[in-house]
Amino acid sequence: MKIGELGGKIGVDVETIRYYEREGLLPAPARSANGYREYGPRETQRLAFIRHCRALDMSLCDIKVLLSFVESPSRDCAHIDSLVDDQLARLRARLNSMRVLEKQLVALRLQCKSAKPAKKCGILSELVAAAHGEACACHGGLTAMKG
Amino acid sequence: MKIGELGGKIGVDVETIRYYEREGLLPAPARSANGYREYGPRETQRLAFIRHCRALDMSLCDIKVLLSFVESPSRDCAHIDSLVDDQLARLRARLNSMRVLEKQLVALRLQCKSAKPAKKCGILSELVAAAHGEACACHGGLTAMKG
DNA sequence: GAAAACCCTGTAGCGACTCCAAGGTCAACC
DNA sequence: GGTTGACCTTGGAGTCGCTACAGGGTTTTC
Repeated sequence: MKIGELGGKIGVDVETIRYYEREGLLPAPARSANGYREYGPRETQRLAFIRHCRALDMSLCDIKVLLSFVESPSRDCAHIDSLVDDQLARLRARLNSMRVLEKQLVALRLQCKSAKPAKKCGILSELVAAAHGEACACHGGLTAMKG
Repeated sequence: MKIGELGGKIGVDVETIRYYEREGLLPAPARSANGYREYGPRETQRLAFIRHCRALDMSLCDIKVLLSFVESPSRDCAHIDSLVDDQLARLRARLNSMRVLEKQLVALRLQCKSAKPAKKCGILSELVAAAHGEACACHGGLTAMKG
């Protein structure tokens, strides 16, 4: 199988496959006489594994660790568990801060309802006021006071 | 005010301040006789504005646009509104995909409860099975079947 | 036999920093 | 007056996970 066929099969750009090889996630494959990369089912499976992990937003570094466990299945898996735990913790932390951010942006957005000159734009004045150190709709205080 | 003092005041790394200058978000400041950058209240305020926008996760590119509106306050602010709208839309899209991801990771995590050899680790076997194209706990099907 | 589609290597770009090297300047202390 | 240490300067490289070339070779298709 040539690289394009592999890419089509798994749904990965050929550039990405070559990138994974450079980064050591995929071993250097056999080459046919013309120098083209040749892939078999083993590589296909490994690439699918990588993509599945990426779909779970794991870092290439973490995926390397997981691949090393696939290769030595007798090692204790506690590290795998904590790797998933860590990722879940990171994800949840980001989720929380993004939820806060959403509220802040909504509050900011409510400051301007129609097109007007920028000097009268509630959004812009909010942002400028915040830069002056005042309380702002997005980062606290002002909505309550205004309400 | 020297760069370190400005950084301490606003809570920004000096490298970041110099980076903003290179990127054109902060104008090149005056220099004292020894070549050190000299900052006054105007620059302080502008930096605070930038950081407030960054705290709302706006891109430097969007912040540049906002700064241009601060400088010409008679321009129509519709662009500002749509900029905030777009950002809110992007944020919400990311939030949704992260919520899905969280569920997937939780499902995956439940596959392994205790340390054991990697070949018996439910997480790893899930990931490998998914690479084989089977249904997986994280990406659908398996939990229902296993339940 | 010519064009299109594929393959190769190597390098540069993205965004928003962050870190480092190699050097200049300044205030304080012995 | 010398030295330490904290600050400042410039320039360049590294982060992450790709993505997009440029400039060439090969294979397939019409």
